[in-house]
Amino acid sequence: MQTEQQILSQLNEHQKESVIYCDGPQLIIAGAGSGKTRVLTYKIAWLLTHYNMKPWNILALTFTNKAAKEMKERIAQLVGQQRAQQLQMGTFHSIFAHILRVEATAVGYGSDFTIYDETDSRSLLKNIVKEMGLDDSIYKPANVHSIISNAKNRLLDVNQFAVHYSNSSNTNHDLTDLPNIYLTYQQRLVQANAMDFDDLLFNTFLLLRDHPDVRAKYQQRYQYVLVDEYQDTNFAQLQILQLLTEHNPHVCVVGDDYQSIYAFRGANIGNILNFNKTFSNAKLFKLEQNYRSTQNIVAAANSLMKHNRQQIAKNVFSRNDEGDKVVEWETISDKREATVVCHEIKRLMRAEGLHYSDFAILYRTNAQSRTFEEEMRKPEVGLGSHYQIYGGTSFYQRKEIKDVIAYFRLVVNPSDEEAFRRIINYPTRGIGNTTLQKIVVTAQRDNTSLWDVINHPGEHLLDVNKGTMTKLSNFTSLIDSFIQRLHTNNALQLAQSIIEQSGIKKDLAVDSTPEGEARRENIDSLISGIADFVDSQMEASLADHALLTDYLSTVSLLTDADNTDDSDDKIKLMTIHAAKGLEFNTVFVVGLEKNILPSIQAAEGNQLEEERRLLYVAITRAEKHCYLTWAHARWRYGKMDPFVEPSCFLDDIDPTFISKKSEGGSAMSQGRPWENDGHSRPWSDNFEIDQPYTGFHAWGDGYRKASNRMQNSRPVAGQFMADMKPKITGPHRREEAVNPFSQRMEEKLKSTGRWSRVSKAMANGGRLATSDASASSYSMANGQQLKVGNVIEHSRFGKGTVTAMTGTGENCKATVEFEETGTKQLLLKFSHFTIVG
DNA sequence: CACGTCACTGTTTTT
DNA sequence: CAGTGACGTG
Repeated sequence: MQTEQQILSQLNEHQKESVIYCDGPQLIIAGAGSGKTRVLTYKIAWLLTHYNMKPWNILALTFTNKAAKEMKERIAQLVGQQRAQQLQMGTFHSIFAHILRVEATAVGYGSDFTIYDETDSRSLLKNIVKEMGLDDSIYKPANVHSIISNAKNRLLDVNQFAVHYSNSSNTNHDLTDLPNIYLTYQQRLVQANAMDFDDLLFNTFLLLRDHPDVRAKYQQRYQYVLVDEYQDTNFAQLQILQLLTEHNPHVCVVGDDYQSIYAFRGANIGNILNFNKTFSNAKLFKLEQNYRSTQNIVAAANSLMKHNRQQIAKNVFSRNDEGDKVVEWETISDKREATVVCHEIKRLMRAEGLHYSDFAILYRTNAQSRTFEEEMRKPEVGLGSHYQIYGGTSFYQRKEIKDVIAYFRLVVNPSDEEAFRRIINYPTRGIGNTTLQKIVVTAQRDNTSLWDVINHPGEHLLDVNKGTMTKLSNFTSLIDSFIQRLHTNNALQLAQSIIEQSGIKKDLAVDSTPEGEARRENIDSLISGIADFVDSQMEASLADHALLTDYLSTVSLLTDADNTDDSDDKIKLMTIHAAKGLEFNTVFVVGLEKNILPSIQAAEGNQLEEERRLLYVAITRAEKHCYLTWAHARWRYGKMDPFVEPSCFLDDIDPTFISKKSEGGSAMSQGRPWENDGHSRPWSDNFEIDQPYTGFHAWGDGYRKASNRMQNSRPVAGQFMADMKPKITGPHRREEAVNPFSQRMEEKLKSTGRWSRVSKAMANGGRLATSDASASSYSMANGQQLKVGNVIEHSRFGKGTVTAMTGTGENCKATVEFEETGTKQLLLKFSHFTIVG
């Protein structure tokens, strides 16, 4: 807990002004590394302490769950756990989903609506296109969805879209049926009691616009509204923000137009550029001092941005050391690029005593991670257990996980069409495509859900033979038996029953391949995740309130990024998008090539400017060292492209701040190196080679074979880290070393057998054994040795003294008086704590 | 209806 | 290359 004066003393003048000003709409332009998160968290602390606001009256909207979680933790350090916990803080999507569950009937939904993810939306669209007799190679589901998504982000309903679409001069006339598809898509969503991501915004807008009583309620609740990453908001989000604050001047938005990298998803940079017009009497604040990076890095990044037209004038500067120049490194091939990067990492570790976690490799597309993964896993490189890939195939995208979740979805919301389709014949139960089509046709004729048809086949005159009918009725009674238990069993019990009784467990058990093993472990990880969810719900509310419904509504909006932990000492590999908000001692931005960065899709105009901002974000993640690498030859789409050109952005950066390196030295500039005879080692004088020279057939047969070998030995599930903690960002990185939260998190990781199991299985995709020396586990059984009088440190409630113990075994409960948060009952089976006295 | 084989196609970023 | 869909066979 800190006093007002302590809070203010940790801020510079501009930060302080931004924190203290609470008299009206406020836009804070916060340059990279300028302490944006610090200002937001301190401002919220200020509202709580100086103005005595109730935490539940403060709404703070972020772009990612991760950012919300991190901010909550940092606020907790300032004002205590309890108040931080009660803040209304989360992503637009999660906060609005929550509101919509409460107000569901007002927008024509049931409160157990499913949230369709991208895959569900595309799959539904694909079905619709087929049903309408259209060609899905013209109406590509992904493309159609992005058009509909854009329309929804601009709050165009079907009718408005149709008008808009027919009037639009640049209409692609091949796609005249788009309005019809949108119409059907929307009808089917409603029929399935499902919303897609965009509906969460659209329906919230409609709810607030059309229901004055509801609007008044939330206007009253949210007395101060703060928005992070404002440059990434879209039209719909702005409209909602305006509705929520129409009578309320207490709006604070923070952003950086330089870091707007989500226009492709509808983000409107105009929101930040026009803030002062949208909100009258708005006041502008600028944070321009970068505390993160060296002067050279900041200057290089600034010089790049001079080439963008659309921007708010600003002068980002650093008073840190001048530092090294940004290194531009030209390599012969993508494989060599990976080699160079790994070498450089090892060299810097030796030279400067850096840790693995000081490094990040950032790329434009997820596919680029592969070359680096393969390089690091070579025995002679020896980095196989020291890296961690973010993103890629998310845990929740894995087939086996989606299958299980589909069961959950159907049980919670039987109308869910996509879930139904996914599991009606998984595990195989003899209900094939023919039967499914009959069900679909019947459902459409009778204007009802697929579930309703098989649940009441007689009423709907479903025409299938007797054997099939038996199979269907077995399926419905199975699902029904789960539905019966929905409100009596907790999420964990029900989930386990579903996995067993559905036959999923058995189906996976017979698979003795390593892939099957990995799938089983993924399922175990999911179960562990549910156990942990139940645990946190029980601790938080002490009610029997951890139902499958609750789990599902949380999990639908989770992404793998929300569960990744940076506290491990690992080299981080991720897309530039995923790196936003993070910082690293040393950053390698790789693949700086034409058609990669900038992407082939974004060759000109606004899109090119966005790509340039993307590079800006990447460079400004670096504190001390920044490398920009590119390769002359790249293996892509199963083919070698030997004529790669460097990115045009490399020429945009002022050469004063760059030092150029090239693998081939002068040989490179004299001609294409692959035109050499293949027996020289043109790059050898630049650094030592620690692998056998393979010559230029590197992109001939040998290359391909090597690549296949790697492919076969790759972990099936890829890499995924469970429940990890975001890195604390902010100007003063040093505070991280003593950040109590990091320590607490580590304790948490070590304190439960469950955690190490989860993180290990997920991190390794079930197969790849990494070095995991730290996991000294403290199992829950030990927790039962707890005695009255013990002092414990709880992962959420802090320090407290045990005053009573009840129950035995599974049901062993402790009554604990926490210093900060009062008396709680802990079910030991589920609690995370360590005994400290 | 299940399963295996084969050809095709598409690859940006993500709440 | 990898994931998907079409098609043929058991």
